[in-house]
Amino acid sequence: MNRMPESGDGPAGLSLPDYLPYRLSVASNHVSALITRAYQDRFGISIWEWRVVAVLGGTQPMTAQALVEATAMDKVTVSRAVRSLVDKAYVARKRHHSDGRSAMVRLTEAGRTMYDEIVPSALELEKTLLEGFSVEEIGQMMSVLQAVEAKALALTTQRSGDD
Amino acid sequence: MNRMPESGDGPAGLSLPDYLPYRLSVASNHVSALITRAYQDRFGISIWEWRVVAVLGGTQPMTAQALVEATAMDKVTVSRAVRSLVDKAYVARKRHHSDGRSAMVRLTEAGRTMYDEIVPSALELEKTLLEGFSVEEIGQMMSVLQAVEAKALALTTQRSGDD
DNA sequence: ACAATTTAGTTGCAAATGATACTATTTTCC
DNA sequence: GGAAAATAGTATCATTTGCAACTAAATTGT
Repeated sequence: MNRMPESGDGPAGLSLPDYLPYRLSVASNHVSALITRAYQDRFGISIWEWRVVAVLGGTQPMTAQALVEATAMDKVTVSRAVRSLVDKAYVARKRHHSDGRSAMVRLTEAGRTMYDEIVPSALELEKTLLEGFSVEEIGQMMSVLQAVEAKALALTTQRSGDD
Repeated sequence: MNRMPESGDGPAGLSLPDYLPYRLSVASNHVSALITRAYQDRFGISIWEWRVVAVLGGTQPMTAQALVEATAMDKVTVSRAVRSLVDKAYVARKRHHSDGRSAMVRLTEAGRTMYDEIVPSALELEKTLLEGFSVEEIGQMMSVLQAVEAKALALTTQRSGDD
């Protein structure tokens, strides 16, 4: 009877800690938890609301649809985030001049102020997380990340494209 | 009235696509979605059940507590995953010989067979995702990932350790 | 030895999330 | 010009997730 970790036969050799999807998931969860708490505590917004604000901070009036594309969130999530931000008076909606279905979303004064406050700390946080690595290493890691993401997406849509 | 993306003043300059937490979250979600679907379709297990199986495949009888540590899942999630796997007859529980509170969890025959089937495809999938990058690049990325994860965790527990 | 605390694991409940259905417009194309 | 299809956004419902409370067993301290 063999009780050793790897019993010789079989495929064996999948070390969870070294398995990319695992590492990715755990890292993402920890980072998200950290951010969620930081933004929740200081500004009372969720990570999704933050994403919407972050995009609007850069490109002013935008439709919800454009936000969907810019944030990689689905339209239901964007809808909820925008509504919540409107309730908190951080953003305002205005009818689209030519398309009655959609509305233009923009930051209010308060929203812009919040954005201006939150951005430096967001960048600070990112810097802290990446402390100790060179710009090249970071750049490299980002591009691997992006490639993995793109490949995963392609594989997913490929398979689901059967219908 | 200035309608340009960056209006000169203010902090400006947070590009969501280049922001690590964002990239990480999106990448993780896409990869998880892909994996979830693959394992669900082929073996009828969730990603959490898969993690438990992956660990048990390497280190045989284990308590739920040990699984919590090995999988980075919380105890409720582990409990649910194990129960579900027991229902599907992939794992079995046996009373711990000396501690009446905990049980030893191990793969059944069917569980081991499943593991042996799933591991190659899991590795294959990982390889596909990382296609085009060198071993060095991948190793580098994994270590950045791990460092970020550790730092995020440290920051989180630091703040919550106030109680 | 036994009361008080800690630990393992489960259960139950509330909030978050995601898929689908739905309403209101707008576009397409005959 | 108007019926059919598409699109923007919201609402509804089922599932997932996470927290806190709980049970049972073990450990600690006196």
